Amino acid sequence: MAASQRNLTIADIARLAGVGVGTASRALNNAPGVAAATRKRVLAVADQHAYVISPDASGLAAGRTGRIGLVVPHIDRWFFGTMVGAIVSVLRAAGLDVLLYDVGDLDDRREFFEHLPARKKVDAVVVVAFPVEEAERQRLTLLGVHIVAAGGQHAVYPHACIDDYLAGRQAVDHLISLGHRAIAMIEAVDPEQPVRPSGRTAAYHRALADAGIAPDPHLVVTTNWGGVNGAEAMARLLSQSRRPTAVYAHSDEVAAGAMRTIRRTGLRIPEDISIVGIDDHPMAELLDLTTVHQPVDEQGRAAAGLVLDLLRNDTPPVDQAITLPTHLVVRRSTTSVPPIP
Amino acid sequence: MAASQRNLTIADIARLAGVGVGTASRALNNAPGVAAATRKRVLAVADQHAYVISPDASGLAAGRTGRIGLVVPHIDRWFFGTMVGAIVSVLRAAGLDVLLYDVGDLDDRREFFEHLPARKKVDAVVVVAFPVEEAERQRLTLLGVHIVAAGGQHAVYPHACIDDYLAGRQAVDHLISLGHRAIAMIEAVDPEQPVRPSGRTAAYHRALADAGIAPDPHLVVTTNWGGVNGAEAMARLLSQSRRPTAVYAHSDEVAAGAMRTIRRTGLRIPEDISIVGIDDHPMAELLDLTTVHQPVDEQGRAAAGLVLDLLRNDTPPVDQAITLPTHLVVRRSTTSVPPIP
DNA sequence: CTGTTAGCGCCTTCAT
DNA sequence: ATGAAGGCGCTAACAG
Repeated sequence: MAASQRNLTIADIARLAGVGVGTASRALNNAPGVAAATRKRVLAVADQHAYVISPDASGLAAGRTGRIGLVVPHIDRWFFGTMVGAIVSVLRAAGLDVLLYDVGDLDDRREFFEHLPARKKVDAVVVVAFPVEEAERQRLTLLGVHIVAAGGQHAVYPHACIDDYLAGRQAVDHLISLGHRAIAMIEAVDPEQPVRPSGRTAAYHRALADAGIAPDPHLVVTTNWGGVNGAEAMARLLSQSRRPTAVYAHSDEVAAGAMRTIRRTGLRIPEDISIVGIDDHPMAELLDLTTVHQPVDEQGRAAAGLVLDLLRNDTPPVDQAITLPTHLVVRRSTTSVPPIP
Repeated sequence: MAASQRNLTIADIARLAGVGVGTASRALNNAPGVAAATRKRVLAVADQHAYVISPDASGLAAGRTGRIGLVVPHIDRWFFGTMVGAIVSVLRAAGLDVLLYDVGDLDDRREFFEHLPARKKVDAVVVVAFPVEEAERQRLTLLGVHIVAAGGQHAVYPHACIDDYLAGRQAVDHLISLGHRAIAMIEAVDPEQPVRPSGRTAAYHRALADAGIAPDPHLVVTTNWGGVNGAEAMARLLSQSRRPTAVYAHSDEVAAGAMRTIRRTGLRIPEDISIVGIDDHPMAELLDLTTVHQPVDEQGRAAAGLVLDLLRNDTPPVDQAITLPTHLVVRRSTTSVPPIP
């Protein structure tokens, strides 16, 4: 049932249609220079036999692969999955296939950059939502193809992303504008990725400074990404002498975990403690979590668009650096600072 | 910077190493029949020039692609993303590449099965977590490659999945064992997919019947997948005369939405209403939601394993139908039926 | 417009 | 163990 008679080749189709392979090729590829009648005949024979061109052979001869490599960590997380979905959608519509490479953990990542499994397999690659290190960047040049970044700050590549600093400011400034001064931050890092200066962290410090609020190191905790870790981090925060009246979490997942801890401690949200996240994860709506919305789909589509531009013209597109806006979404997890008892 | 001198071919490497193309090929492919010294020399030249075999040319000549097609809806959702991640991980380790096809919405899906973009591009395909219809199954035959299903009931293909009926029973039986009799069900369907009889639904009806509980149509509501829809469905449930003491939701996301509605209504979980979901989504832990755990990673890995088996031996593997066990995870969203006031 | 003919880069007998 | 040659399926450049 699997293997049947040998697959037909373009030569067979040509013969069956009574034309030369060249003409058959042109007809099948919708290339110019074929009489309408001839083309019609060829096409008829082709789909009569359910024949399709072999993309590999075609690509080999034409010098392209018709594939784009997607390098992404943590495909199982909302942010990355959404990004990938958007990119795939645009690329697919353009007739391009997507080769997926997961660099979720350190080993995968090292493996990828060391062996570059995508070599000679793609016409371009998109690094999705993670910062590429200098050494890695050098390896990537070996691919000899265009590279664009989706959802991450990468001065070195054409990219589409948000401004993490601004997003952070929108979150923290919101808390400040509500009168909060004892504002804590749960800083989230990815244990599987190299540490980098985060715009979301910088936003916190500068926002406080701009508001004339003295920084309090005790109000800043760092934890690994994820809800459970957020919960643990919040517990650390609450175990200290000075209790914050508001919490700024680097992401909604982390915020979700923090919310659980807050409630289990017997405190109310937002009456006792306000909390704000970043991302506008679908879960945020269910949790009534105030957050900063970032357009993930748009970032993905924009990045895919860059790929198409790069492939079309060999000249770089005009907008190589696309920064999409974020905005605050106020729900029920934040309120004015409670009166001091 | 992108295009440099022509890429080296295996002929170049052969010449540089002072051997014939045949020998170079064998050496590069780790094929037998090459003197250790010779092989070493070829390999040296190769990586000295950062040369790698062209997979496309190689595949063309050898008659394989080295790629596996993944057909998956909703890559942005936890369940699907996790499944894909697990599959990719196993396949990658086996040196296989993954071509990703998203069939999230009806259009994509029709498009996929109509044009079969994966034709002549893959050695096998994995349909991830969605039921293939008969007509689609017929189209898939045209691919002429092995097909396996990951996470879905498919008698027709080798597959790895859970037993939805049993999972449902574990959830509903749990509620029944706690003394609940007014048990509601929020049935979730995917508006983008054809409706099918669901094991999770069957479980509900039979569990009640087995417990001698009279079915009450008012206690069953159907909604589209997703948290917000779950919230809306719960609202419908609460707007009726007979209020359930427990709710069985088809998935954790739906349950999460329902929980919000319950709380907003002023009712407490689990004191006033117990609720149980299915999946053990990471969010469930943060919500203290009792649920039925299903091993998504394992399903993905098992499915990928089937692919490898199928590719290796052409004889079907022994276990073509792998069913992984699920288990109840009791948290704080369920408790004994409240005393009737 | 159409047929013919080189490759594209590699694998695989077949001799040696 | 190794070299030579044909072919994988298709495109592109060239004559008509």
